Amino acid sequence: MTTKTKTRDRLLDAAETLFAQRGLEGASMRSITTLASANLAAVNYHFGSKEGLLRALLEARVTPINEQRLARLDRLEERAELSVEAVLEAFIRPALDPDLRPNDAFLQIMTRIHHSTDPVAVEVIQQAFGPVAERYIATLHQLLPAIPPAILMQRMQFLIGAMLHSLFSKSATNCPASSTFPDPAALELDDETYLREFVGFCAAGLRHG
Amino acid sequence: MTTKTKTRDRLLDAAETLFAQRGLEGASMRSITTLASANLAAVNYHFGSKEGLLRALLEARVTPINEQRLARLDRLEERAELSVEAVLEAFIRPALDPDLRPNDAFLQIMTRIHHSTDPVAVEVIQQAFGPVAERYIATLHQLLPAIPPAILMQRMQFLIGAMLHSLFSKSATNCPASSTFPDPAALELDDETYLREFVGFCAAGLRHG
DNA sequence: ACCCCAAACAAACGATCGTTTAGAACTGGC
DNA sequence: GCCAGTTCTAAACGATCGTTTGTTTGGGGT
Repeated sequence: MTTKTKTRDRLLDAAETLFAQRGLEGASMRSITTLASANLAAVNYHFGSKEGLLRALLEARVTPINEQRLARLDRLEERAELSVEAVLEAFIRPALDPDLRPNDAFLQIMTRIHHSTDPVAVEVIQQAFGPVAERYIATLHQLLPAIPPAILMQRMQFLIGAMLHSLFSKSATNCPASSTFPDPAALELDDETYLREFVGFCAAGLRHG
Repeated sequence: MTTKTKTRDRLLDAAETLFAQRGLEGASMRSITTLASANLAAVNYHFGSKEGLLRALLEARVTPINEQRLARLDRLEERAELSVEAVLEAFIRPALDPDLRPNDAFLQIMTRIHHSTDPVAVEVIQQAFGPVAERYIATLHQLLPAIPPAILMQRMQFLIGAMLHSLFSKSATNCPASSTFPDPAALELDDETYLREFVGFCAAGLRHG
């Protein structure tokens, strides 16, 4: 028999795949449990409800990424190596770490969650990203003291949007985001090139003017 | 009786509101027709299906915006007033035009559509934005000849993401996007300030390095 | 051997979904 | 006034949704 994984973990993996593929409401319990080779009632048993499944999935995937974001920022501050570029790299690199990102389906979920109005999504994201965003904004505010807080906030919105959309486009092949461009294949840059571009774009945008 | 609008238009307005509020699958035919004070079968009569309703809504709202985007770019080229900033303004301003944007619910739909995998959404967006994106990329390529096409493409992804996310956050109040920040109220900038910030951020990001 | 409890199962629940149907109400043209 | 054609309506259709129920399985602990 192949390495027998727990049903709970198989359900999380299946949910990750299908939530990304068909959306939170488009992925039915039956499709998820079937893909996980589990019984229909398994989700309700392990997670209480479909909402509980989403909650557990977000928690399991987001927490390690945000922990590393804070850890990297801590390390930068300890070594006094703070710069806009270094801070941006500390923010984006955990999202590209293959150890923290089992498959890139989760990046699609993250993007959609950020643009949903589902109360569960709002609560989970707020809880998970609130402290991280606060830390990073405070640090960037120190690095860019000439920029008024309200303006910096607005530029952070641009940064978050650029990150979400580009990560989404990197992972999703057949989507409107990538199909608006004549040659999507031209976007197949490796992770390091992508990271350098993202840091350069946002650093220039953050401190312009 | 109040200014009697056609059922067809009331259905489009109701769909716009509810698609933005609850998502494409979360907004049911019954909720849409009820809000529009129409019969349940009215959508199928006027648009054939729920998919036809979405298609008609996107067409009705996107077409004028993209037409003005192209018209503004034409005018810039005629007057030989091309610059990165001017091109970016021509791209973003139609999305803020109150005449073209009856209510900002549509901006939320646009963002979600861009990050969905619904075949209908992919097709419609591709059809509507393809030519516009091609024109703008070609123009920006002329203005920034030193930047390799693949890099420019990647930076355009950042730009599109920044636009979608910031417009979404401007229009949506209770969403994860705006709640990740400690003080969302600080983001209440007027349209002109917002436009200047967007143009400045993306122009600096596009030509950095 | 026994018991026990977490785990997995088949089956059914009520609710809601998008769509279809057949007929009523209304419209302008003659 | 009357008739075509458009528009609206009430009612029902089958399908699928998330959840619940009651039961059976499987493996440690005593």
